[in-house]
Amino acid sequence: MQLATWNVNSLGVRLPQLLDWLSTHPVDALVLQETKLTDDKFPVAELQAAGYEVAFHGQKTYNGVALLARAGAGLDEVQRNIPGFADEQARVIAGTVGGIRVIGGYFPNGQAPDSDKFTYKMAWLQALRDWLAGELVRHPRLVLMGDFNIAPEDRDVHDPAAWAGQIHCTPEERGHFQALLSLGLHDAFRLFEQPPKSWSWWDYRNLAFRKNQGLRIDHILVSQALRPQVKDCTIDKQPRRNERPSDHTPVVVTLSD
DNA sequence: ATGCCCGTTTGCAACGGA
Repeated sequence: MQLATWNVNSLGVRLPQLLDWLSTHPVDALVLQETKLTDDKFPVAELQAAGYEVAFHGQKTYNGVALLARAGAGLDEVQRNIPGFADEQARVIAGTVGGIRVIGGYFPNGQAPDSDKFTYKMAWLQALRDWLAGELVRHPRLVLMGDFNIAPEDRDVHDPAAWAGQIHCTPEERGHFQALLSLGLHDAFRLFEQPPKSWSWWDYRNLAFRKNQGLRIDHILVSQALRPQVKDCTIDKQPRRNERPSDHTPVVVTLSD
């Protein structure tokens, strides 16, 4: 079984690339972030034709998330956003696929550590953690994945000195990431030996991809119960080489049956 | 030092992103 996450930075623009990717990577479940589509514009027919059931939670211009499940795998108990956390922004979609609770998140960016958006990010992260604690009891087989907008450690940053204390790298954000791990989740990517300078995002500017100057901010966390089944976790850089690419690229985890 | 790019907006410059 394979699960994946991809911040597509506008599904309207990236749908052909997504369909192309799915044709060569027929994952069982995929969560998308930054679809930037209201629900009436979601490409249901195109994705069904590609063999996927879809659930989505979108809004105009910003944010927007989706959960795709391969036909036959099942897509049940769909939840949009964090229960009990009033939020104008569409950032979470969850569903049960093939007996696994799949939670897709587009974590707030936070903009700058002294901004109102950072305060919102902290509140959002706390609400996510509180909700997940219960979800893990209800669904021991659980995967949390998405664009976390947090680089967990300095080795996840191309230039740690330049990024020290900056957004994505503050102690507060990293503390929240560690708190998620403390719930009994594991960073699937770090369960395996990985090449140094592995990133999931590269700035559009400054030839950052060509120079491999990026951040690892897209993550897949697996619950304790699933950990023995995790066989591999990789970042697929190939879509970042597309024409008109997203600035993020997919992360894929493989579980044994 | 600053912006560099990209997607979006009842748009044609400004914003949010990371």
